[in-house]
Amino acid sequence: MSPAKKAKREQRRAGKAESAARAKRALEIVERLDDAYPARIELNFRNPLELAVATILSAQCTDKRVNEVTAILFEKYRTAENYANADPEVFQEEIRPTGFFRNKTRSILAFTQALVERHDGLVPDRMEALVQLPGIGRKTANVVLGSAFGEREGIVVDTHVIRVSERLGLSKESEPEKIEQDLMKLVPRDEWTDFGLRMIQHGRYTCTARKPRCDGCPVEELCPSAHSLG
DNA sequence: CTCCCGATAT
DNA sequence: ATATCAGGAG
Repeated sequence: MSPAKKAKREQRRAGKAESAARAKRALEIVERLDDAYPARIELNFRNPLELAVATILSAQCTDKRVNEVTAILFEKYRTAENYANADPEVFQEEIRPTGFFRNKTRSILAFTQALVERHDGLVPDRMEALVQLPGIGRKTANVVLGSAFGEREGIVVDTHVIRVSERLGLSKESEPEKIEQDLMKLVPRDEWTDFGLRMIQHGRYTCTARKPRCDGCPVEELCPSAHSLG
């Protein structure tokens, strides 16, 4: 066998070992997050429609504030028809504290109008249908699928998951879709939904954006960034 | 890539 | 002062 071919084979072997080590480390991270955080959504909701609306409202806003707004909102708007027929001027004021209120009003009214027109007022339980709806991107679709329907079509990749995945070295990608693909390869499908929820908990309370609390972090030993961060 | 919104933590 | 907060559309 030629030296060149031999070197190539050795390189492949090393590559396999490396990816196996990466997979093992990922599973260890999954396990530790499982012990450290509840797989819990902090947005309040009682059905898929409420979760979809709450998730749209949650963009660039704390869930605490979203919950304050939806506590009142969900009593008035109980069906997709209720939202679809709402006066935009009035609705805008009702959700104003969540910020981006003009865009969110447009999104929610267009979303619910599309629900009435295309889906008999019901939130669809398939990714393909959800992302066709105005105001619903893949992130919101994954939230609704995973936590309202118990589906396992993907992993929620929001601002927290992007940051934590990068810091933990679980993905070197910058686009959310590609990060999601990397995570789906590393995490068992049964864990997809809960893993996303725990990554968000971790990002909110420990691996925070500004000043991460590496002391007491459940995955500190497994984190390549632990030293360079606070 | 920018824009949308304003409160809050650092 | 300014980066950030469960994003999506143009």
